[in-house]
Amino acid sequence: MDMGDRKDEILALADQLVKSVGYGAFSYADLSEKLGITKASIHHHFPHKEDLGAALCDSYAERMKRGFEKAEAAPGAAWSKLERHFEQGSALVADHAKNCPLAALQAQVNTLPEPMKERLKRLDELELGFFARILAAGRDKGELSFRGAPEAQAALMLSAYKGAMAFARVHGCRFFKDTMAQMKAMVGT
Amino acid sequence: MDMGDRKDEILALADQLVKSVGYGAFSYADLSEKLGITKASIHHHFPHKEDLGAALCDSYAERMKRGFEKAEAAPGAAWSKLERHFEQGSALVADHAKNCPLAALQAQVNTLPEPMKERLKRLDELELGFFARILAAGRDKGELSFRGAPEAQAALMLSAYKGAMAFARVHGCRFFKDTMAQMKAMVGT
DNA sequence: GTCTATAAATGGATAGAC
DNA sequence: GTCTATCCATTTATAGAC
Repeated sequence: MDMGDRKDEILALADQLVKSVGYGAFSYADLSEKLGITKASIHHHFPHKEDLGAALCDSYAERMKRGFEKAEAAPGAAWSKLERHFEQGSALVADHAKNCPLAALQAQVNTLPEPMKERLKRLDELELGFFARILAAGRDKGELSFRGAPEAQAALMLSAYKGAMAFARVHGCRFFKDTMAQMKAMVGT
Repeated sequence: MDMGDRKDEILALADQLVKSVGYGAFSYADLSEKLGITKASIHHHFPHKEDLGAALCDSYAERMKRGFEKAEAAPGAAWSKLERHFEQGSALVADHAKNCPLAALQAQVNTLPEPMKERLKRLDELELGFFARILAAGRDKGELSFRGAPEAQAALMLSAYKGAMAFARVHGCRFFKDTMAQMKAMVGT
């Protein structure tokens, strides 16, 4: 029943807002109202918005590392691991047309402070590496079929995944499901 | 030596800014400085920012319709038509990490005024329809190979295309070229 | 750690002269 | 069609009391 650190509460809300409207479009006033504390209090925890953004990226990094380690250690077919990843996207779009936070940051990369750009690049690399490893192992076991390097296939599949989410925010969940089904047919399972 | 309509000048600059930072992140002050006229003058042409955004969408619609008609009427293989489309993305990323304007608007859809959301949806449909028709014709002629409905394949390929651009803004042009090469291998040409 | 109060800058927008 | 001048709300941020 612990409400957790204030800092974590702020980060959790910022996470929701990034997924909903992106980094540039939420303010300390938004956080203040929804948390029931003043803007000044939030500045106490994160003096500059950039500090909040960087901390948020760091929290994404930790969460992703844990999630990927767990997924790779677990038993199960390669495709089912990728599918579990894709289900997160499905849930985001279904939840008031939210977006993948990394995709949201990519879209605003030209307005992001430098420390966030660097972090974003590493976050993308984490996700791309995870996919490449799953794909390589899946092809080795004959579970998946694709041409070229696993890294290239990872880039293609993640690009399609994020792109499909972006479309689905405008055109509805159905778009995401149909497009991911088409991707599944492509990878040959 | 005609400087063209002021209105068109404003729209052309707004287009550049949307591709660079998105709709929410540029201001009348940005336009004012770069055009050398005051904010009030811009408000004369577009009273509300929303009017400017909607007019910009309308200009996209016209440009796209003309481009698609021309591409479909022209001779040449299906893949080469798609490839010409993809080259626009390549040029955007190479030009200071610009983004596809439709993708930029998709990313900010939850902050867009309603008239822009509706227009965005129709713009996406224009592009999806174009791709679906090219793909259907290409498969009929045996130039392209894919499973399922042309509409589903169009959604997949455009999702991958837009997603690859978004990644490339962070990771460099190379990412885009490699990912599109992987897509070409996938569609079997 | 949270508050009140406030500052300085910016963003969208309008009135009215030229 | 463009300008000056101005308005009001918002955003980021700080100082200092409790």
